[in-house]
Order: sequence, then structure tokens, then C-alpha cells
Amino acid sequence: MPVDRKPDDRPVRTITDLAKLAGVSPGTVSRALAGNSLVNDKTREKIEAIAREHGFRPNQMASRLRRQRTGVIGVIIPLGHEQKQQVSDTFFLTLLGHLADELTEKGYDLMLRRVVPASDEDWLDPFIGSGMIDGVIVVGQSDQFNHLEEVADGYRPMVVWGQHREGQRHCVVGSDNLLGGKLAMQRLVAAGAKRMAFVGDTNAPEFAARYSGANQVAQSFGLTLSELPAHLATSGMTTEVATLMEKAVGNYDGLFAATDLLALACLGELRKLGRNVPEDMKIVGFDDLPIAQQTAPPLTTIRQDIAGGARAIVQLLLRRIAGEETESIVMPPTLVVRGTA
Amino acid sequence: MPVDRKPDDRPVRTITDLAKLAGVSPGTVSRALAGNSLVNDKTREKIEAIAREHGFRPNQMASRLRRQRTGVIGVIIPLGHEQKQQVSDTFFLTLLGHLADELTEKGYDLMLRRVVPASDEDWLDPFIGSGMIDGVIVVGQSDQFNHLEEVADGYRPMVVWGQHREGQRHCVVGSDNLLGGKLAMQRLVAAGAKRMAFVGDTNAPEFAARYSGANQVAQSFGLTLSELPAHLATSGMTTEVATLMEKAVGNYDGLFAATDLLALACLGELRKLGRNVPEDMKIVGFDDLPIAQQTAPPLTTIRQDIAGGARAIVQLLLRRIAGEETESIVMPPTLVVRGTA
DNA sequence: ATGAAAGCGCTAACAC
DNA sequence: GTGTTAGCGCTTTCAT
Repeated sequence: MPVDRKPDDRPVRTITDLAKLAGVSPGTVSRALAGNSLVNDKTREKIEAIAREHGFRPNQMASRLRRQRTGVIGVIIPLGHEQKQQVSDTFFLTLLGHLADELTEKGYDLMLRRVVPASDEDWLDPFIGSGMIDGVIVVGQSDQFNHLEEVADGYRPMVVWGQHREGQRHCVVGSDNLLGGKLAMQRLVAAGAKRMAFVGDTNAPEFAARYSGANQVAQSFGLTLSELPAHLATSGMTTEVATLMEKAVGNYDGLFAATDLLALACLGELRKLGRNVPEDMKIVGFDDLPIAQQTAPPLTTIRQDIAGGARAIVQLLLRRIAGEETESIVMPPTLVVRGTA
Repeated sequence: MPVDRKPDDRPVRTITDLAKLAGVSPGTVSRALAGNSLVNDKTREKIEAIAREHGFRPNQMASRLRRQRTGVIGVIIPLGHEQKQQVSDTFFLTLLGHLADELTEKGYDLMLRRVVPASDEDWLDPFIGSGMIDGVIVVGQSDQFNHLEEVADGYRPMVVWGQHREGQRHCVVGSDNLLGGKLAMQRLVAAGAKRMAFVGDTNAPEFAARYSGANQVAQSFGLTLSELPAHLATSGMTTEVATLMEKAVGNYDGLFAATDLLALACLGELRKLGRNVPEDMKIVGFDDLPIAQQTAPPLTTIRQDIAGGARAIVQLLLRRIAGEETESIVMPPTLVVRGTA
């Protein structure tokens, strides 16, 4: 039963073709191309020459099937709490870029998948069980914390970017969002704000922790922190924030935005409303994206070390693939004081 | 020669295991799970039940090897002209996000690779010839136009995002950069600018076309357009632009930035130098990234339809995979007038 | 140092 | 409708 395939006129498609041309066995070609075995130098050179001449590349599918390792790391972005959000949130994409860089450097390829997990659905297992990837990086916990816990019990080579909870079972790398929230609130208070609001969606664990940290500090000063629930969907965000800002003006004098993007939107809308930042309203963001330096006034924010996070994720994952156990890593964020608070 | 592997206690790992449990042959299981063949309903249900119970997923590596199709599209980002640039340029990443969305929707997975092609190096062939992907999307031509032409002669399922040149052989989707440049310059002139400069690196074909279009219009008005070569590497960009802006002040009153990111940097640096936009300096950007709305003043820019581009790329690629010939697509950009010019 | 051969797990003729 | 079987292209013992 010949596999039906387009006739390929390339004379040397398989290692066997090449072997015939070189007058050796397929095994020898495999060894020569792999480089590691002890093949006669002349034989190797000859094989390499032919391979180069014909632009031959060993079929990775076959190689990987045989070796039971794929050289591919899956990166999956669950978008549960933000149905509308595309894979286009700047922060995720920046992290993704760094992950690509790190993985490439380590010789792995990166397979990207975006999912909108329905509450009862298996979105992770098909990816993990597909035999296509050696390990998986989950970017953001979304509202899938419990599901991640379950999966982690049966599947070791997984590292998640997100929020760490005491005693959790899945390996996570992320910022200390509680601390970040505290730093943000301390700054707002130091800048003289009295009536504060958190702008963001506290359904995501990361954001909930940011709120919580900020709230703790607020209470310690005898102040309160309101919630202005705003979502990140790129399309609706601006109008949503516009509405929030109309209400916020006069009621608050300090905003802690869950992300820089949100902070930026607040800044823009407040300007439209004729309010001055930081005079009428102090603002602190979160992430320290490159644009935070370029706004007017430049954004006071909490910096997450995205590149460092990517490095840590990949490092932990490779250790897990090698069979090691690993701890989670919580990275301390830092306050960057600029012009908005 | 048993492949050495960790002992897997999962009772049903292969289609054959499952077949034994179900009391049928592997072939039947394969058919049942594939869904398409005519399998007895009872048999199918039984097989599906067992599969679900044991969390069984057919090994994709084997399936793909056998079927000679991978269900994976490669996305590769060549970074030739920007050695330092990571995969973190906002525009590329936004496009990448949309590509991920489109491909996911069509049932394809996305394999991401970042390369820094040395001038003489084969960076595309290894990816194409790896047998891991059914087709490839190249995001940006970088300085590899000629190489892409060569590859296109021998490999059909490839679509490139970038600049279209008359008579080129590789299939490309991209904006009409020449037109974009013209629109930008027309706006600068209409806004009253007299001494203009283009901020960007004209080694990339896209940028060269933007410059060229702008230059044509400038000349038609008897004006000249200088070049301020600035690179996109996220790290060095700000300082580089800072130097350029110091020189620019007083010499120019209108800037056409190759990208919004560059325009943003110009805006920021000019503010630091105490100059007002648009009074002292008109600025037009390119891309219309979401942040362009949020700057102060909001950025006048040339909009590229990134989502539409992604859709077109995927559509063309799938047609090429199916064996069709396809034309290139050039999309008209539009001028978005905001506050900077 | 090289050849021979047995699969990796799955699919699709082909036969019944 | 289901079983049988011959590979997809590669790697790796085992034998020489």
C-alpha cells in the first residue's frame, strides 16, 4: 500500500536514497548525519557532501517517532476569563517573544496554541497527549487554576506563568503580585492619594493578588480601595475605561491599574476629560512595558522582569523534562517611579 | 531493539493496546477514532468509551509520519537587518497573534521559529525540509528578498509578509508601502511642514518603499526628505532616537517615522527636549498600533490592517498547500489623522 | 567502522 | 464492517 504522495522529483529524499548514492548503508548515513557516532572521516565527508549537494534533510517526523522525543515545547495561552481577548495582549506577546528566544537558544522549537477553555472542557490534555511536544508552558492561569492542579498531578513537564498560591501542586513562575500590589499602594499613598480604586478584573488570580496586596496597605492606612472591573479585550477596553473614568473623576484621586495597558487607557481618557495627571489623579500601572517610558507623563509602574521570567520558565521546564523535581519561582517586582504618581 | 523509554504505567498507550481491550483490531480503532470511515456504531462507542476512560490520544508523530501531512504551519521571523532585535517588536507580535488565531480556527498548529540569518546561511531550508510543517509563513522580508525568491522557485507552500516588487516570484501579502509613504507625506505637507526627515532603516524593503513614496511626494512639492537611520532593537532604540532628535530639532519641522514605535520614541524624546508636537514638529507614524490612540497628543499615522493581513496570509497559504497557484495581495493602507500632524 | 534488521505507532489498501 | 498487512523514514542494537 504505497502512501499516495505527490511525486517528488528530488532524487534523494530519504536517508536510504542517500545511502545508495554514497554506497553505504542507511545506518551509516544516519550516524554520519547525527555526527555523534564514530564514522570514518572520509565516509562522513562523502555523505555530508552528497547531503549538501541535494539539500537533503532527514525527516524529523520519522526521527522523532523513533527517538520518542520531539524537540518541541508547546506554549499554550488559555483565554478563559477574557473571551474576547485575542492572543494580542502586549504582555503575553512580550513574554512569548522572550520564550521563543530562550527556547531557540536551547535548541527547541516552539509550538503555539491559543485556547478558549470552556469550563468543562479538556483543553490541555489533547495538547499534552498528542505526542507532539516534550513539555508545555502555560502562559497565564486565566480561571483554570484547579484544572492546572489536576493536570500537574499526572504530567510532570509543565511550567505555568502565573500566581503562586501556598501549597499548590503545579510548578509556576511569576511575580509576587501581592508585593507588587503593596508597592503600588504605598506609592499612591506617599504621593498623597486618599480615595483609591483598582482598575482591573479580579477573576484572574494574578490580578486578585495585586488587588489584595494593595488593599492590605490601604487598610493599614485606614483607607479603602474600590474596584473598577475592567477587561483587557483590546477592542472594548477603551470604551469601557472611558465609562469608568467618567465615574472615577471626582470620586477618586488615585488609581492602581492591573496592567500598564489599562493605565494607559485611563491616562488617555482622563486627558480627554480635561483632568491632569498626577495633579487630579495619581496612577500606578503594572508590568513596565517599554511604552510606559513614552507616555506623557511617563508612567509610574510596577516592573515585572519578563525576560528573566522567560529564562526561569525554560530552565525549570528543561529540568522537569530531564526528570527532576522543581520548586516554583516567585520573582519580586519593583516600583518604578515616573511621572504619574 | 526496544526503544529505551521510561516505563509507562498507563495501560493503554497505543492504538494496539486499545484494540486489545476493545477486542477489535488496531485498524478498526484507527478508523473509529478518525471518525470518517464506516464503523459499526456500537464498536465506535465502545472504542470511544475506552479511549476516554484512559485518556488515550493517538500519537501524532506516528500519524503524521504515516499520512505525510503534519497539520502544522511554520511561522518564521528572520531578523537579518536588526541583529539585536528580539522577537518582541510589537507589530510582528500583533501579526503573530492574529496568525495564531486564524490558523487555530482552520485546525492548524503553529510552529514558531526565530532566526538571525547570516548572509550566506540556509535558514529557511532546514525548516521547510524538516518534514515537520506543511507550509511556511515568513514574517517580514528583512534583507532576505533574494533568498526568498530562490526558495520560492522550489517550494510552493510559502507566503511572505512584506513588500511586493514588480515581477517577484514569492507570494507576498502586505501593505502598499509606497502609497502609505505618499499619504504620510501628503499629510505632513498639508499640516505645513517644510523640512522633512524619514526616521527608520531603509535596508528593509518595506521601509524603503515607505521612504520612496514619501520622497516622491516631497519632490513633487519641491521639498526634500532627509534620512535619519534608526533601528528597531527595543533596547537601543530610545537612546538612538534621542541622539537623532537632538540633531533634528531646528533642522526639521516634519518627521515621517517608519513605525509607530519609532514615532512614539520621537514624541517622547522631543518632549524631553521641551519641544511641542505638532507646533514645533509634525509627526506621522506607520502601523496604527492600539497605543497610537493613547499617546499625547494621539498619533497621526498610516493604518495597516494587520488582522486582515493575517487572514489573507492564511487563506493564500492553505490554497497553496492544496496545490493552487496564487497571486500576491497588496492591501491599501489608510491615513488616520489625529493630533501629531 | 559498517551492515542488517527490528521496530517507533499509526494508516490505508486490500481481502473477506 | 473489520482484520490483515505493509510500510511512512528514521535510529539503534547486534553482529561482523
